Amino acid sequence: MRDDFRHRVYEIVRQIPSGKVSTYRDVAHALGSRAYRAVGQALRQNRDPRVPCHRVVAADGNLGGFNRGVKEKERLLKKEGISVSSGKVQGFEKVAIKPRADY
DNA sequence: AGGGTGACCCGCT
DNA sequence: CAGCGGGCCACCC
Repeated sequence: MRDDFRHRVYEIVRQIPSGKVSTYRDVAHALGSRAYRAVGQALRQNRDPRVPCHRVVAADGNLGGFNRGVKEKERLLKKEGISVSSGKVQGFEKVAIKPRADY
């Protein structure tokens, strides 16, 4: 267990299965925090390929951002069976999950 | 020690 | 439906 906020974010995000997504808000909430923005920063600084940061989107279904470019993020999501149109996840409420705090 | 920044969010016009 | 404003919190000068 890392005390680092960043590491906790990674632990959570790592639990998101392929074909599903989560939001910055939910991840923060799973940590018992409201640091939505800090979550984004943590993911931005992440370099570990094990962390599927592309599966984290904004609360309204908007893609948000991505280090390697939103375009790439969109491609990865589509590759996992998630429909993306006009920079937004279609029917995102159905593929979105609420991650649980890590013990 | 203080202030600015951001892969955000929500409510009100 | 689009835009604006205020709020949130960790991280970096």
